Amino acid sequence: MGRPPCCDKIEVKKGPWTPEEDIVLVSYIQENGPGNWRSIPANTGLLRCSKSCRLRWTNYLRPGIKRGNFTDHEEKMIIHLQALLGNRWAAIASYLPQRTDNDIKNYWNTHLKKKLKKLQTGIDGQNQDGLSSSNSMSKGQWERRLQTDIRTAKQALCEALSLDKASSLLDSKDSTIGAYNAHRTIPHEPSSTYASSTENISKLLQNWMRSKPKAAEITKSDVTQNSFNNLVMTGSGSSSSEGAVSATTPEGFDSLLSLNSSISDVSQSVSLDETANLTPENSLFQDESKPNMETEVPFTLLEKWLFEDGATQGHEDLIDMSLEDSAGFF
DNA sequence: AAGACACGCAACCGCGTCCGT
DNA sequence: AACGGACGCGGTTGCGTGTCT
Repeated sequence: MGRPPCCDKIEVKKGPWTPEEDIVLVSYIQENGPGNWRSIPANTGLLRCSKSCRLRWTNYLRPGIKRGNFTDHEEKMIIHLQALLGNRWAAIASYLPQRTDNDIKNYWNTHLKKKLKKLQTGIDGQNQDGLSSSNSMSKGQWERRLQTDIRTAKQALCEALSLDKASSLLDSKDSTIGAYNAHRTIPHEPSSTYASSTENISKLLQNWMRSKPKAAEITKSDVTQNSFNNLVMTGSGSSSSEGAVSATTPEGFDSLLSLNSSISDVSQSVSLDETANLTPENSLFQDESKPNMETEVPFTLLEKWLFEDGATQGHEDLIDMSLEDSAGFF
């Protein structure tokens, strides 16, 4: 009856992942593709639960993850989407494909919640000071702030649409290398602590690979250094000598991790199709890790659905707000 | 300088749903 | 159809790091 057990829960390692484990996991997924998480611990010798492998991959190792600070636009998108969707982080993350649901959840819990609370208490304080004696006034102010947020988000969405079209033209010429190189020319955003942790891992990997040039030997599987390098080359294509240079160096891994940071800096907005089409490999990974139902929906329809959904699910504040001058939004 | 405290990120846990047998 | 494991998701926690006293 049913499937065999997921993994032997005896001797399952917990806690932070080591660079060695990361390499083993990445190499295996590069060779076998994501999914079938149950088989990973058995086939790689990793003493990790399949859940842990999936989590590590989707939240940290998967290509296309943007590291670093959230932009104002992303922040507004999250606030907007959270108001409409609630704490459905996976759904929200599907609109910010370069961010993981875990990242968004953390950002909400650590930053945005406080920010909104502060904003709310600030308004309340003003009420107490008599600056706004009636609830309707405070609500009006609150609404106005939200309207501004939504208007900004709407504007960014429109920009994203136009960018998307532009990038489609670009992609049509060279759907992989061209788009990749075009994005690569844009300088990175200032590194944050989050990004620096990625760099630290990269450095760790670098040191590790120097001390243990034959990474494959430490694993029980047939994981090879070449396979790791091939993964690093993802997006550059096997014929790209430039990619090959970076791939043979540990910096290549860094570029893998930071690749999408560059990409997102260009678009500054959600452009799902663009992201999904960056490379066939990335597309594969995106398909695997996130439901792509939303990615196939044009944003105009998306927004319509969002507001209709919000209206039917009783986000009253937002509805009131959007009703006030929703015509102006769209 | 050092201890206390606050913060933020990565990872774990538990639950609901999906799906294979 | 029923059972039970895999998977995905949201909530929570642990720990490293930065800041304050």
